Amino acid sequence: MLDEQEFEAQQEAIRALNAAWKQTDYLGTCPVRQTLDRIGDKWTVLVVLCLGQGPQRFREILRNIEVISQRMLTVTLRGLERDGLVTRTVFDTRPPTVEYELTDLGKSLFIPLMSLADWAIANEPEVNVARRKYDEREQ
Amino acid sequence: MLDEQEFEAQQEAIRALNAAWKQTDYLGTCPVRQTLDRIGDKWTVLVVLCLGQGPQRFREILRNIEVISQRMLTVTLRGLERDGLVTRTVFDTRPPTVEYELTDLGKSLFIPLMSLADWAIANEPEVNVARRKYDEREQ
DNA sequence: CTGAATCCAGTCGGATACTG
DNA sequence: CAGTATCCGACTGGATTCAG
Repeated sequence: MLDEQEFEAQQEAIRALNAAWKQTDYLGTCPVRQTLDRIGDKWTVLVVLCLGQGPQRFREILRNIEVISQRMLTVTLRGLERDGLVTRTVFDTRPPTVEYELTDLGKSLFIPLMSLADWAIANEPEVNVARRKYDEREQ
Repeated sequence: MLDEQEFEAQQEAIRALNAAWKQTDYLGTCPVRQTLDRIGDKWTVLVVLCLGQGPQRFREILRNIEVISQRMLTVTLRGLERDGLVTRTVFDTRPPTVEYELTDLGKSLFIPLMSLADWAIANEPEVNVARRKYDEREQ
C-alpha cells in the first residue's frame, strides 16, 4: 500500500501535526479550524478551482459551475474576497462588468487542495469498498 | 512570495486540477466532493489527528478532545469507520472496552491534512490582515 | 449584468436522559 | 464504559423577488 519512504514521511507528518495540535487552541482561532471552515462549505473549493482557469466575470462563473445558485455564488465570492483569496474589480460600464481573479494567496491554496484531491481520487475505490462492506454488515 | 519553483509546481497543480475537474461529475459522486464532505464537518479532522497518536478507547478520545460531545464523537467515529479510515475493536470485558485505531488508509490521509495545515498556519497572518482590511472597508 | 433581501426547508450539532 | 434516543435551536443553502 505505502512504500517505506511514504511511510516515513507520514510518520513525520503525524508527529508534526500532533505537535501543532497540542500547542494550538483548536476551538477558538486555530488557523487549521478556520481553513476547514472555509473550504468545508459547499462551494468554495469549486469556485477556487473554477477561478484557477483564469479571471472570470460573475455570470461566467455561474455558467461554468452550472448548478450553483446566484445567491451562493455571491456569498462564496464575498467570503473568498474577505480572506484575501480573490480580488473583485468593477469596470464602469453599462451594464456593469465585474471580474473575479485569484490572488497569489488564492493560487497558493491550490497546492494543498491538489494534495487533497489526489488523495480523494486515489483512494476513492478503497473508500467505496469499505462503505459497501460496512453498509451490508449493518442492516 | 512564491519562488519560481513553487510557482511552476503551482501552475502544474492548477492544470492537473482543472483537468480532473472537467472530466468528473463534481456534483454527484465526485470523490473530491465526498472527501470535502467528510473532513469538512466539525470534528472529523480533530478525531483523525487525535487517533494519529495511537489507538485509543472511546472515553480516552473524549478526554483528549475535551469539548466534543459524546454524541458527536460517536457519530464521527461511525462515519470514519464506514469509510474504512478507522477500525473499531470490542474487547469482551466488563465494563466493555472498545478501541479505535487508524487504518493505513486513515493514516495516509495525514499527508493531505498536513499540507492543508501547513498552508493554514503559514498564511494565517495574511488572511487575518485581509479580513481586517475588508471589514473596515465595508462598514 | 451584478447583485441584495426575504422566506423557508432541511441539516447539523448540543443537551439531556436512558440502556446493557 | 460505551453507547442510543429524543428533543430542539441554530445555521446552511435553495428559490424567488426586487434593485441599480
